[in-house]
Amino acid sequence: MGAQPLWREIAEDLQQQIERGEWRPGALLPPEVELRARYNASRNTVRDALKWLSTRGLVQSRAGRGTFVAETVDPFVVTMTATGPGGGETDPYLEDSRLQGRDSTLTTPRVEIQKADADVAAGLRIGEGELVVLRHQQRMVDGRPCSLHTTFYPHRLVEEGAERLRVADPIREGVSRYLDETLDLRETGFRDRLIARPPNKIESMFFRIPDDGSISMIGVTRVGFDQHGRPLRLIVTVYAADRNHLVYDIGQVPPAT
Amino acid sequence: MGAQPLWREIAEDLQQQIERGEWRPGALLPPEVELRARYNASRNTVRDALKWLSTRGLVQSRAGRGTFVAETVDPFVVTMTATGPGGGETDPYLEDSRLQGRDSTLTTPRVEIQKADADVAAGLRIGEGELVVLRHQQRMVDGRPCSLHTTFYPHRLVEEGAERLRVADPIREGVSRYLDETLDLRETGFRDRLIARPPNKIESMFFRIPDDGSISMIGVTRVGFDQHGRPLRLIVTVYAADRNHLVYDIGQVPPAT
DNA sequence: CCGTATTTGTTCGTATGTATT
DNA sequence: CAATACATACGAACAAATACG
Repeated sequence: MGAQPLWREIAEDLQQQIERGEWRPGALLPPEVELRARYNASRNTVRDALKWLSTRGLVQSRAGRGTFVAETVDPFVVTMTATGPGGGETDPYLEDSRLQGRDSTLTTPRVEIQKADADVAAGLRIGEGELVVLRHQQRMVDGRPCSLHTTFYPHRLVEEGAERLRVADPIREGVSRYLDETLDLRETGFRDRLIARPPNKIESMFFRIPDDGSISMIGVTRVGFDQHGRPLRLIVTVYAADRNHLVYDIGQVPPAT
Repeated sequence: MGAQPLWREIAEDLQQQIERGEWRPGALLPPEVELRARYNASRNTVRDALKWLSTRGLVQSRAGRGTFVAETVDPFVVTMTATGPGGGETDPYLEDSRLQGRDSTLTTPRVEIQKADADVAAGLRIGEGELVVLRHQQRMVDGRPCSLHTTFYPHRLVEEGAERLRVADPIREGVSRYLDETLDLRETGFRDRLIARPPNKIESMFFRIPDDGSISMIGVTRVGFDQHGRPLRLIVTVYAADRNHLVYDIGQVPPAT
């Protein structure tokens, strides 16, 4: 076997001990000097091992305190195909959170008007540089930041009468209903495109996760289409992968147990 | 300003240069000794910077060769809601690959019979330890390993007549059609549950990605239900996040441009 | 095929800084 | 203030992989 570097041996030994539950999540690992003695390696080699565990999300080190076994978060299950009355800003995940006994809150939207960049323009099928209304929101579950939402509406919707879109007040009855009542536009379908990638600096700060890429982001780009097959809005959502599971129910699906 | 470690300064400087395109993807970065001179830092500090870039997937180092700017892979777009004739092993993504001008192949299934562990039993709503038929398959796109599939069928389906499930031959007409014709069971809905996580050792080897967690896996657990609302099969798929985008079309969605 | 130069990988040592208790 | 523990940064030596003549 062997031929494996010492730091890797140490890392995998520690990994097995963690996975066997010899240390509970949140427990303090022995300090580096003690591991150095235990494995008969230099402190740098022990640190290489701990770093590897850290980038895989198994441990977390804090200066002056020690190295801890990572806490396992009970993931929040987000039903992406929820058909609530709103589907908008009155919290489409309220049902999810109620079922899971969680406390989910959406912040009041922060609203901007910008020119569409290439990606937004392509999604909404408008010209690059045309105006769009952005509505930013943040979701907290049990006090923990869980996801970041940005919805882009073509500014033409405002011009045609949906004035409240550019006001930084929650549209309590749901944006879908508001657009239906105001402009007779209904979101009759949507296309979600999912990717996973490392967090950027802003996301690391918002989600309070280490910026070593140990926890990745799930990015969902949703284009909603109206009854005429025209893009109605573009929702860009970023989920922290350690605390969210995404669920799609397609066709006839019995309720979850 | 400062208050930022030297290795991080170096890393972000290199990151900006990469993102500004001063090195093309695949290009060779200057060797560590040269960066050491350029930034007036020790080789270990330069290596810390390169390691940070590496775990974020921006560069890749190879012993004896050098450090390269990561190649950007043109992602394969997988339509998760495809309603092909098979929906099974005749390649549900054939349409996707044809549209994208890609060459997609599925390996011949490797078949096993096992006892259901807790997760599989819960998904299929059978007792833990009951027999299940596993069918493993691998997907390659343009010669690159793209996803790993394992489908679990309750062994009762075999006992009731679907004998071909336990034979390691592709079911060319599609498992869905086979089960319909044999047992009058149709998959009328499914529930997908998505997570993102670091690769394990096996996945690192199969997908040929570094095992530092720089590229994460997207795991999809699909439970398919028959017309009676009973779980028909459990499909566990692992996608390498750097080369796959997942798409869900819900409701009325115009064709992609 | 062999030997050499180049480049990254591993491992050690040491010193000092910073955060926490 | 002192003790503890991790973070940063330097230097050095050798191993392993690769490329090239």
